[in-house]
Order: sequence, then C-alpha cells, then structure tokens
Amino acid sequence: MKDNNGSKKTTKAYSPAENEERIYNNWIEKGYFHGDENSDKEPYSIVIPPPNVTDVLHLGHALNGTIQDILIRRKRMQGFETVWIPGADHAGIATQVIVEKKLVSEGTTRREMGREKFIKRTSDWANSNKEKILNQLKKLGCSCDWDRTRFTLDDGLSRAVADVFKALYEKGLVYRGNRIVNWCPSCQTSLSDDEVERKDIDGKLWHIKYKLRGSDDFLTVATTRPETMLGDTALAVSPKDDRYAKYVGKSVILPILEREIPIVADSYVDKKFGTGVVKVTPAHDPNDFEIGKRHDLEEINILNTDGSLNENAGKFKGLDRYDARKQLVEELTKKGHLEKIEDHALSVGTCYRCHEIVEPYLSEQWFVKMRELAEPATEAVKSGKIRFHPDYWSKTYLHWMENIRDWCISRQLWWGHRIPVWYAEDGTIFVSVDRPTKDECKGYDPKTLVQDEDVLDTWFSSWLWPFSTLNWPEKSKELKKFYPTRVLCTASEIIFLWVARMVMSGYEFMGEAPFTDVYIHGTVRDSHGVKMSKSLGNGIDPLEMIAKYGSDATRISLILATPDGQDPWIGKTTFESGRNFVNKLHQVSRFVIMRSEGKQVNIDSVNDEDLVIFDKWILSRLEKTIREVDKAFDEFRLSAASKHLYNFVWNDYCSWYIELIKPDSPGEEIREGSISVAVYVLDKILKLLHPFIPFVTEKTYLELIGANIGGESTITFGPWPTSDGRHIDDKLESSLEQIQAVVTAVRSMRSELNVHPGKTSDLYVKVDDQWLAKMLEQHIDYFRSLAKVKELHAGTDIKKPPLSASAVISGAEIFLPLEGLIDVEVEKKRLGKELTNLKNLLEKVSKKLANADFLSNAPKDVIDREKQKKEDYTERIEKLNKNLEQVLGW
RNA sequence: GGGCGGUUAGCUCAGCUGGUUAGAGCACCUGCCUUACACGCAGGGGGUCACUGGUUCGAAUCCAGUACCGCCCA
Repeated sequence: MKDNNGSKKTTKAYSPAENEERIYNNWIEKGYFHGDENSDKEPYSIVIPPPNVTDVLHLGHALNGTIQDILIRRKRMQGFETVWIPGADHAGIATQVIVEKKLVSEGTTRREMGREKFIKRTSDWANSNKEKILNQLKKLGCSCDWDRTRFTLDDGLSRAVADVFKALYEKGLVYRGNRIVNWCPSCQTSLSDDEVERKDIDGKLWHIKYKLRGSDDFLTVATTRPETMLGDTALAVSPKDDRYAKYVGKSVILPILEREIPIVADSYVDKKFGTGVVKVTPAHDPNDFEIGKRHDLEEINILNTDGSLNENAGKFKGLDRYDARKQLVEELTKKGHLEKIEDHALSVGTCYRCHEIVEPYLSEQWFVKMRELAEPATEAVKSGKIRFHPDYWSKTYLHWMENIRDWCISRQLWWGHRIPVWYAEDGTIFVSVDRPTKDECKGYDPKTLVQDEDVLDTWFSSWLWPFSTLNWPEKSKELKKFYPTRVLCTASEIIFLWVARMVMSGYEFMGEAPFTDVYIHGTVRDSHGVKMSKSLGNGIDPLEMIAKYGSDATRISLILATPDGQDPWIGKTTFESGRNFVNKLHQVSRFVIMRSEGKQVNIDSVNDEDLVIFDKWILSRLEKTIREVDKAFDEFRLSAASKHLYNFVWNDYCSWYIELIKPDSPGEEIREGSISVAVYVLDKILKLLHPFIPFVTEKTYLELIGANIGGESTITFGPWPTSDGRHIDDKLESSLEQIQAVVTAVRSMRSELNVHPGKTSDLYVKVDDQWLAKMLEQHIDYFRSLAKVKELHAGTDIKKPPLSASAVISGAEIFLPLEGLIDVEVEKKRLGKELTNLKNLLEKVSKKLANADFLSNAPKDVIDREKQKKEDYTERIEKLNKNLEQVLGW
C-alpha cells in the first residue's frame, strides 16, 4: 500500500474476518447443506476425496474443496437436492508410521504396547486430526452435509469392507498366494504396485565370476544388487545363445557361500544384455520367481522384514542390506570373484509413503483378481458413460485398465480393517464378516480359530466410498436417492489408486458407475513451479491465507490461478488478486445499495420501458456473461467461468456502467430506471459469484434486499440466473462501443498531453455519420465527467478549432481545444505513431485485397470485412495526415 | 523405450470448429487520493506466438518433424 504521502481519505476495505464465521455458523444452524433423501427434487451428489488423517490440509486440498463447493453450490442454486458428503480416510501405513515414531520417542513400541492399546492410541490421534481437517473445510466455506460425515473405519464402512471381501472371495476374485510383492523395510509391510514410485538413481553394475564346478572356467554375471546372490539358486542363459549352450545342465559354485547351483536355459534371458548370463534369485525378484517356477528352483529368502539379512545369508546375518552389500563386495574382491564395477543408471522402486527403497519380497499375501472387474470399468469410459475432464486423462485411465495386474491388498499393519479371515489349526480357511459361528465352521470350535493378523490396504475401503458413505450394504433411502454421485473431483495422482478402483467396485456391487464425470484438477506448485511439499517447506498454509485475506479471497484466487487442466503456480501474492476483487465487489455494492435506498426497485425484473442505451447495454452484457459462465461450467472450466465473471464485474459493470450512470455532481440522484437496473444486475452478479465467494455474496445479498444474517433470507438457494436472450443486442453493444471509443480517445489525449484531471475542456467531434453525433449529444450528460467535457460540439461539419489536439477513430475525428497545454513535439509524436500504425495495417490489408487467389477463394463476408477495413484505414490516414500537417504548421 | 501434457509480453495464463490491429492479471512507466473502491482510477510501454518444413488464398490456430520442460507407464 502506497500511502506514505499522507492520505486525505481512508476508506474501510472489506473485512472478511468480521463476517465469514458468523455467516457460516448461520448456514449450519439453518441446516441449508443437509441433503434430504425424501425430497422430490432431482438429486445431485458429490463425495469428497477423503483426506488422510495424517496431516492437516494443504493448498491442494483447499483447491480440491473449493472446486467441489463451487459445483455443489451452483447446483443447489439451480434447485437440485444436493448432498456433498465429507469425511476422512484412516491412511493405514502413513498413520501407523507416524504413531510408531511417537512411540519410539516415548521409549516403547507397538509390540510392547499390544494390538488393542495401539489401536486405541492411534485412533485417538487420528480422531483429533480428523476434527482439525473437517474444521479447515468449514473455514474454507465448504457446504458439506456434516450430518453425513464419514470415516473409513466407521462401523458401517468397516462392515462394507468385510462384506466386499467375503463376496469377492466367494466369487473367486479374492485369493491368497505366495508371491513376490513390493516390501517396504521401513514400514515393514507389503505395498501394491501402485504404491511404489519409480526413482532413477546412479547405481553400479557389479560383474561377478561364478566358477564352474570341476573346472577353472567361470561364467560372469552382471548384477545391480550383488547382495541378493546369497539367495541365488541358479544361473540362467538364453536357450538361443550358442555361447553358453554347452553349459546348460552343468552347475557352478556360488562364491562365498560355496553352494552348488544349476545352469538353466530360459527364454526370459536376453542374450544381448550384459554378459548374457543372469543370476536367478527366486525369492527376491519377480522375474526370477517366474524362472524359478519353470525350473523348479529352490526359493531362498535372505531378508528379514526390516531389510536386514537373515540366517540364510551365512556370516552376513544381521547386517542391513546395504552394509551387507559393501562387505560382500569387499570379500568378492579379495577372493578374486569380482571382475569389474561399472556405473549404471537404474530405476528403483520407493515407498510412496516413506520413500524407502522397496525390496521385492516373497511372501504370502491376499490379492484381488482384477481383469474381470476391469471390464465394465473400461467399457464405461470407452462408451462415454463416464467422462474425464480434461478428456485426455481417459487415455491414462484406459491404458492402466488394459494392462491391469492383480492387486495386493494385505498389509502387515495393525491400523486398518483386519482381514475377515479365520484359520483353523489344520490351515482351513473361513472367510466371514464376523468371527464364524459354530454352524459356519462345522467340525471346528470357533474359539480355536485364529484371525488373520494383517489388515487390508486403505484403498480397499476407499474404493467403496461412493456407496459405503451412503450406508451400503444397507438398502438405505439415501443410497437410493443419492447414488450414483455426479462428479468426482481429484488430482491426477490417484486416478489408478482410487478413481479406477471406485469405478470397478461401483459396477461390481451397485451395478452402476459411481459417477458420470471425473474432474481432474492440477497439482499445486510454488511460484517457481516446484510441487509443494512438506519436506521442501515450500508449502503455503491455506488457513494462514484465509486468516490474512479471507476465505472468499483464498477461494477465488485459487480458481483464478488454476489453469483448466494444468498445474497452478501459486505464490503468496496470488491471493491479492482475489482479495482485491472481493473488495471491489464490496465497494461497488456499497455504492449501489446506498444510491438505491428509498427507491422503488424490483431486483427480480427490469422495466423494459424505462431503459437508456447504457442500461440495455449492461443487460445485454449480463445475459452474454451468464451464457459464457454456464457454458464454462458445462465444460468443467471453472477458471474460465471465474474470469468471465471477474471481467464482467470489474470492466463492464464497475468501470463503465456504474461510471456512466453516476450523476455529474455528488448530490444528484441516479436516474430511477438506471438504479433499478444497477440493482437488478448486482443481484445477478452476487448469485453468479456466490459459488466462488459465498460469504461476501451472502452478506451483500442480504443488505441488498434489506434482510439480516440470521433471518429467513439467504442467497444459498439462488435461484441461479438464467438468460432468455431478451436483452442480447449486438448492434446496441457496438453503438455503445462508439461512445466508449470517443471517451477513451479523449482520455488518452489528455493523459499524453499531461492535462490535469481536474481541468475540463470543450469537445469537438466531427463525425462521418450524423447518427453518431446525435447519439453523443443525447448521452453527453452520462459521459461528460468520464471525458471531462465542458461543452460538446458534434456534427458532420465541425471545424477543427485552432490549436487543438486531435485524434482519429473509426467514423470520427476528435478535437480538444487545449491552447497552451499542447506541446508541438508531443502532438507530432502522437499523431505520427498512430499514422505509422495505420499505414502498416493498410499495407497488410491492401496486399490481401490485391491477391486474386484471396478474392476468388475467401468467403464473401471475409472479403467484405477486409474491404471495409481498407476503407476505414484509408480515411483515418487521410484525416491524420491533415491534422499532422496543421501541427507542423504551428 | 512407450504414452500424455506444455512451449504466446519480464512472470502466470486466455486465445473454441484457421480470416482478431494477438488479449488478461501481476510486474513496469506516467498522471491522479475525481463525490463505492489507493485492495483504487485513468493512460502508456512491452510479443518475429520454441524451431523447421508442409497443407491453404490465408496458420498462434491444422499436419509432420526437431528441440527443450513436466507428468505417467515400463
């Protein structure tokens, strides 16, 4: 703020802090956001992507919440029975890791504590975080149906999870298998493929020599993970590789452990890679696992769950995998088994939660067979039943669906839904929602059955979210009313993890897609384009922005800054744009409300009999804006919608319309017809903006209609403005543009000639057509103060007054008699610049019109337009030349 | 290696089905505290639309290729 020179005036800017909280509380008190399952209105429902309870919300959540709130508020205004279901996700691994760390710092562990106490402890922590998160959403103004708040570990949702597990098991789609899975040694659990992030690192390629049994010959194998050789149970070569054919069937001695292992031929081996010989470690590599199966090889697990080596590693037992690697390489070198070490770039899998390098690890896990589930989910997107916005994400989705792999759903954790499986001593499996009853486990004593220790992947509960939140498997009224939901809003990162799986479960359990539209928004980045993250410390706390600028400003700033379909780059100053806009709206509203006090105005309609050109113009612009905004909404282009409104309010309404209808002197009243229109348009503006900036629009709307917060009135239910096209008038708009052009030309001249804003002058306009002169004369009282006009002289035969500045616009010449203020040099430069500009344009258009191909090929209207342009430029150049000559003669 | 985005003013972005004097916001410069707003008003400077070809009477816009940036999958 530049007010170092002692402002005379201090006007109060809009203060969100004084309004937002009490407005929100009132909404909640009135129950406006509750979706009624008994309503006759058409339903429109959204489920929130449940935020993790591990952390408070960041700017990405704020963007996500704002988008959903905008969509749901607009639908509420359009008369739909809306429900937006909020909630949170228990975030199995992440939460458990955090709580375990706390325990360690307190000198205990979860094992010491025991399962029950650990869960209680975690639950308390999760609940307090959950409350914080939900409060943040309230601060943001989200119009969620808080009565329907859900948590993935709630009884009902847990019941849904168990039911689904059982159903899929009985269908043969859930199975147990001994497979290579992704193992995070830090979180000490398995991960699904989608929870593993690839990272490129600078690694090495160790070339190790394996001696042939009973010979001095050896085979060299290149490996990126030398320590896994402790679990080698074979070497493999390509069956097509002549170099090694003679060795197949023979065996080598594994260095250090001195184990004899066979040489096998397997088509998996690429003879061109490395030496053409690969080591086979079935328990620690998915491909090797397959080779092992084909050749009936032993599977030797050398790792403990924490990533240290176990007793199978001989003397390396107990060492961490990377320490073991170091020592092993040293020993190989010493013993002459190491041929060479090369630099080698490779990509490793890392845990998406803790970023530790994951290990392929052989273990017994539960899986979901995906191929069958993927079929209807694939079809839904191919047929357009589910649409992605922007559309290109459907390709990503389909590609994943078509290459789908089975989903590892068991996790070696305590925090989550315990797997609903019980084992008898003899290994018999019982899958049951609750502990099996006597009848369910004939021949066994239920009390002796032991439940599976593991829990299910968190996504195995969130993939049910669109219907488990509506009380499924109960056949509830709300489920019937609000399923399927309409739109899912999320960022691209979880298209596989979550979106795709929800579609599958929707079809499998509800027989219908869970939503029709998927709106993928960008990921928030800082002002340099770097993803915001806790570890980088480049994040912006949305609550801090809300405290500083207000919730409205935070919301609209985010939307204005988020290009449709791309990642927004957001810095602290981003939020100023929204704050300024909110204040602008507040100020103009204040003015309009003040000036309309005591007047008979009807905000629901305008009297078409009592309109001047400016009124008609703003109504035409309003209707066009409504259409543009609706179109943008239909295309899920919220940023575009917000910009249309921003421009309409700031430019059309504030800068032109209000300024035009303002009387010349402060005491005078605004023409009755115009103030009615101003109020009518303001009402529509407030409604159109309400989804974006709910607080200030509610407050202003109530002031406009003379109601109070806490009363019965609210803008919450709109109605959303519509356009019947009655006021759209292109011809009228272009007439008004002529007046605007005159005003702008005058302002420009005055500014360039440094005329003090307080000084008025006469205005001479020599027009080509009398109609413009007439229009100017008719409306001079409206734009007199905008152009600082003392006396207007307009007509076809106007003569340029001596020593006046001049400007040329389409269809008119403008003269300002400013004797004494005109600097000949400045005037020469001004006119000369415009002349050059027009000459360039004329040259371009002349060239075009001289082109016979253009004349014979281009459509007639295009040619006509070009001809008209040429005429216009020519005339303007003539006039400019004349004026310039005069100036030169001074 | 495959796929998907992006490349337009100093910065962040608009520019739909090819014909516009290439726009906006921020930043910058000038003048102004003019009776809603200095979180403001008015005016102004600033772009060979990444590059190379092609299609076309006409390309920021369509096609092909190249380069660079980002994301996803292997």
